Amino acid sequence: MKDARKIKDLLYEQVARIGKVFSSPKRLELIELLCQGEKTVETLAREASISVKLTSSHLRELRMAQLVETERQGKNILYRLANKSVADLWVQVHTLAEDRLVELQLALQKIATQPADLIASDRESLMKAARKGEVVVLDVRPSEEYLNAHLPFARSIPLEELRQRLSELPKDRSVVAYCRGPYCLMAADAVALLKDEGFTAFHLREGVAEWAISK
Amino acid sequence: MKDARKIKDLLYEQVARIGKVFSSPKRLELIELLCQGEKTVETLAREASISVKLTSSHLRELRMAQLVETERQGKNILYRLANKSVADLWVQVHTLAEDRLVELQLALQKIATQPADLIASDRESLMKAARKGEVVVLDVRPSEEYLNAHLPFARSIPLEELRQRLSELPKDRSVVAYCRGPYCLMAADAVALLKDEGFTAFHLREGVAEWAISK
DNA sequence: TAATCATTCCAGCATTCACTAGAATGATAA
DNA sequence: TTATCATTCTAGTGAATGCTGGAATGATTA
Repeated sequence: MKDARKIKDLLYEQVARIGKVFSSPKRLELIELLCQGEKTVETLAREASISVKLTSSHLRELRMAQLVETERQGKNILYRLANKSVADLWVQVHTLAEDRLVELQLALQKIATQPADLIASDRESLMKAARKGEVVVLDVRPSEEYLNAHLPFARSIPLEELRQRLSELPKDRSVVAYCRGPYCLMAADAVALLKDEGFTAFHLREGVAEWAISK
Repeated sequence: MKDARKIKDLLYEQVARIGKVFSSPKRLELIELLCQGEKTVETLAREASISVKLTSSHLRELRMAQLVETERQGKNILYRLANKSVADLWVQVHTLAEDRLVELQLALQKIATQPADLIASDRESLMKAARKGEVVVLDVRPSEEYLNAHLPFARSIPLEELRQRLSELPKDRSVVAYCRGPYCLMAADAVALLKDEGFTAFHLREGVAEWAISK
């Protein structure tokens, strides 16, 4: 009967390999970035604000847990999530964290300059309004990420170009901005800028990965 | 703009607290046990084959991540999952692990004595057959766990009592046994015993937590 | 060929982790 | 009071982890 113990230990140990990947803040950040589409090591390093070497070693962990795939493209190596369920798991983990951890809730409140900027994400009605053109859904991520996937009816204006392209947006309707997800600051910045310029703007906390989760 | 980095780091750090809980094999085992219902520290220690003190310290981690709740009941302290989504997360993590990790797939094959014993879990048709009484769904977990929650139409005969209570089961119909989940060995043992005794028996890999996930 | 992108190996450092053991503490029930 | 259940503190061990730096290696492109 000692055998049973050994087998069980082996099984849980394997599952823990997946848990370990999700136990490091930097790896979580890399996962969220990869949720936006495939990226090179350099890009990931820059966007996560860490060295290429450290990025490489975190990506190694992800590879060893079979959560990412790689593809060489010329001089670069592209990383992408191995599976949609990896993105789903990321969303489920951070959602549970937001549900349980008061510290996280408090930290999140610091992002939205004004809580009133946040839009209560009633998907049905938001999409209905977007379809009718009553609101403009604005994707402020880099355009490659928009091209990889975006919310229905969304228009792309990367945050960096927003100030120059304000004329593309209407002042008589609401603008709902979103970015990579609740931990990305781009949408909040966009909303602040838009409101400064006299637009009616709201902040949608969810990104593409969160939106894709079937509820 | 350094502020943005600090806030981001803080956010991912909080989410990583949840990931850390899922990064230890023993804690995963405790979570699975708690998926079966509330239990005392002693029970958990016994069923996970670890010391009470070590169990206590793992439970402390779970408490600090707000994933469990406690309640004093006389001399004992009962632990239970704080939320259904904790059980859901456990299921999703081990499902992803089974999907991605070949080593885990191989280890799982050792459990079912014969792969043919495994029942392809087409829920619809299994439940239809169970409703009609064409098959007997058998819960071989301890009876407290059955009382806490069980599959529809399931009958309870704890593995320990199975040998003495064989006469309660029909020989002209199939018996489908299940236990705590894919990492629990009780259902496999039950099926082996039943087949030895001339019953037609199958092994359902899923437990209550897996069954409860909406697909 | 040289330059770029990425990984790997080495070493080192500080920190954390899982686990064990002994002893003390607290809360409860009989 | 005594016994039981559970946690906590201290202390220790061995292992792993996150990160940094330097140097070498490979694959690719120009």
